[in-house]
Amino acid sequence: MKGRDGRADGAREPTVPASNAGRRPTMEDVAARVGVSRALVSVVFRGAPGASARTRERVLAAAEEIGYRPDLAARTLASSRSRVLGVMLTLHNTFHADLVEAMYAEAEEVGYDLVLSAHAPTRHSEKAVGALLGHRCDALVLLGPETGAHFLADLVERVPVVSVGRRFPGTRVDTVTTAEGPAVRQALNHLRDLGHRDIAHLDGGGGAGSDERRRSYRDWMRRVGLADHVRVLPGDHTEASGAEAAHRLLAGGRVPTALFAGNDRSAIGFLDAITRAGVRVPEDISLVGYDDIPLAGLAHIQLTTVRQDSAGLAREAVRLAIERLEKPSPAPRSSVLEPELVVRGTTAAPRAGGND
Amino acid sequence: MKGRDGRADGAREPTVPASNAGRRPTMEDVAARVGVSRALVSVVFRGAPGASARTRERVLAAAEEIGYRPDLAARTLASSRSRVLGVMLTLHNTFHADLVEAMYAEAEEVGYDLVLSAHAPTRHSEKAVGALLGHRCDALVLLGPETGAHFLADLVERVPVVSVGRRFPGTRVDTVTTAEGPAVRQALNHLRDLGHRDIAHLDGGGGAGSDERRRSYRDWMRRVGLADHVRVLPGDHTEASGAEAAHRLLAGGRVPTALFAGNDRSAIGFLDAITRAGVRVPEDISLVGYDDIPLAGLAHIQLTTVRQDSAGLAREAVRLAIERLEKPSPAPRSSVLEPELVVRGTTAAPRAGGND
DNA sequence: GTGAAAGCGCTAACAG
DNA sequence: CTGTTAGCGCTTTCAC
Repeated sequence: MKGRDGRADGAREPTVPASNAGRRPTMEDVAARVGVSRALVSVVFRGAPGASARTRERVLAAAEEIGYRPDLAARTLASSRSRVLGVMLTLHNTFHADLVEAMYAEAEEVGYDLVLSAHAPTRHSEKAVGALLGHRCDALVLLGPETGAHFLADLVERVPVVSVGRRFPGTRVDTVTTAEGPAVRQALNHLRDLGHRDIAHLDGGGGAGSDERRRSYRDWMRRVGLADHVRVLPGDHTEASGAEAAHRLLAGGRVPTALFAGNDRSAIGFLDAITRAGVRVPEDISLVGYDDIPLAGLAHIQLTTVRQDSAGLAREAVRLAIERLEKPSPAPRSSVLEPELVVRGTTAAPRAGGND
Repeated sequence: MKGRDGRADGAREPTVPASNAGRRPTMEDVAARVGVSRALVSVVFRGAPGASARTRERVLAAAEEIGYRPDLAARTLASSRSRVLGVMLTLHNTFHADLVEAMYAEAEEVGYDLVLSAHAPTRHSEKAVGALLGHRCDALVLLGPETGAHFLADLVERVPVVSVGRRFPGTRVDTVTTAEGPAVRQALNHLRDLGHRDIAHLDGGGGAGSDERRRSYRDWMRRVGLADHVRVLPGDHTEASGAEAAHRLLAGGRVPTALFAGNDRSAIGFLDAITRAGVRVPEDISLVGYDDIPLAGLAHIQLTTVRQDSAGLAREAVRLAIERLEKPSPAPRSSVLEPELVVRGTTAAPRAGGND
């Protein structure tokens, strides 16, 4: 009575009668149990009008009892709309984790489900997107996509696409981004207010938003008369690149009094490496990140950073996707959210004798 | 000619003839293009025998041209098997990210696809699992599930379930874990070999593997005659709990010469907090983590840790799931993988005058 | 509120 | 290798 499921010990599993074991309950089963038609059950589960409150209750209760869940595959096949949003993300990016969590809440509110597909070094975006397409998602939300504009331009002909964090001018891709210009300016103004002039930028390479951040940095430096202090250190959006930049900076001799990093991951890599090399932050060098990932707020990291409104980005991404589904508009839309500088412990007045 | 899709500018989109815009290509379309039957196309896409190599090529080529992908919903509905594995993970856990990446590769090899569903503070495991069920996954792989054994016992009656990192004795859930006992002993032996006696353990709370690690720590301490040094600091598997533990330790006055943390996240939180408080690692205190997450190997974190074989865990998880699908065996199986101590920079001989 | 009927895109089994 | 025939579980439409 241990290997196979004993009929006798039914006390523990009211939801799965042994007789049904193996077969997934269908709408038919629910209908039979309540004594109504299958069509009515369908109405109830779609939330469509045409069933009394009492019927709804009874149907839902019966479904619960026998452990029925609507079969997405069947529903999708029949309705041509799956009510599923496909999300492509980078698993190692905890900012994406924040975004997705918020999107779950947002999507649920409008009756949508999310399916996640990861982009990774061993799994190209094309493959991740392909999987989403196979699942017949109604629309795609791509987080910081690093695909070519060409690929996206083709993709968006087949399914609504919204890109978070990266713009694709010239395509019909909807985008939701943080206002990069203001974000960068807030960070740099903060440093200048503290007295910094020798401010370097740790580049984000091919990462989402990098181009805009780099450009905004250069513009700002020129505008405030610090053109000769412009220094862009090569990097990308990983911790390793931050640590490497610290090394190179130390080896090169000329250390700026402040560094504006392309994102929090690289900032944290930099912070760690430079600290262990004996350079104090913020006493010897100030550091500003970008994103405000969970790690940044840790009691003793306390990274000053530009916070992206992840909840807002998530909300807008879902909203844009759904809206385009409901009433397709020809022109691409974009939603831009305001950033917020979060001043914590990695920024302070420049050290005496900085390279001014 | 900019809003709606101009028929004329077809040069850029050979894959999506304007005439078909909006409609997703079907098997029928592919068949018609090649001049074969729909059934043959099906054979080709299932990799079933019955089509010549040349036909396969032509079919695949035609599919590529018109941008055809098999519709998972339809396939699932028709075949009762979806060839999709559902994976529940915690998005903020980068160890899970490693696991999932490896699982993608593993699953692809055996012709399976993965669908991801996240467990998060605002999204209970039950909901995450429910979504997976709705997608009709053939089997479920749960990463470090924190669900009740009761829930899982019910779940496994409906679908094959494999749990990674946590055992569920008494249920039919298959499990794949790291050999916790040996792992803990390797870490502690290393510390003892360095000369440590005052070794504390930062607990993992409700996290996967915590019970075994705590127990193994206690056992080992007793066995080597350090019973009176046993100290378990409360915590969980987050960075914040590590930082908090550092605070309490400092406030408490009696700082051990070494700390064995429940996982890397808490170890890194601890490392950061204690370092900034002026305590040097490893000169003043040695630190060992658990998992070997990507951050641990960062040039300047260099956390000594017990490496879990993420690729191996992933491989076994997929293998167990698939095997149970092919030939259901009544008894639950479990696969235990060997850990590997990775000695990096956070461990050294104890400071002079440690609380011996 | 009900029941019947058609069909979503595919698989599976079979006779040719 | 081809073509046919049934469904898979649901939505949708329509008359009742």
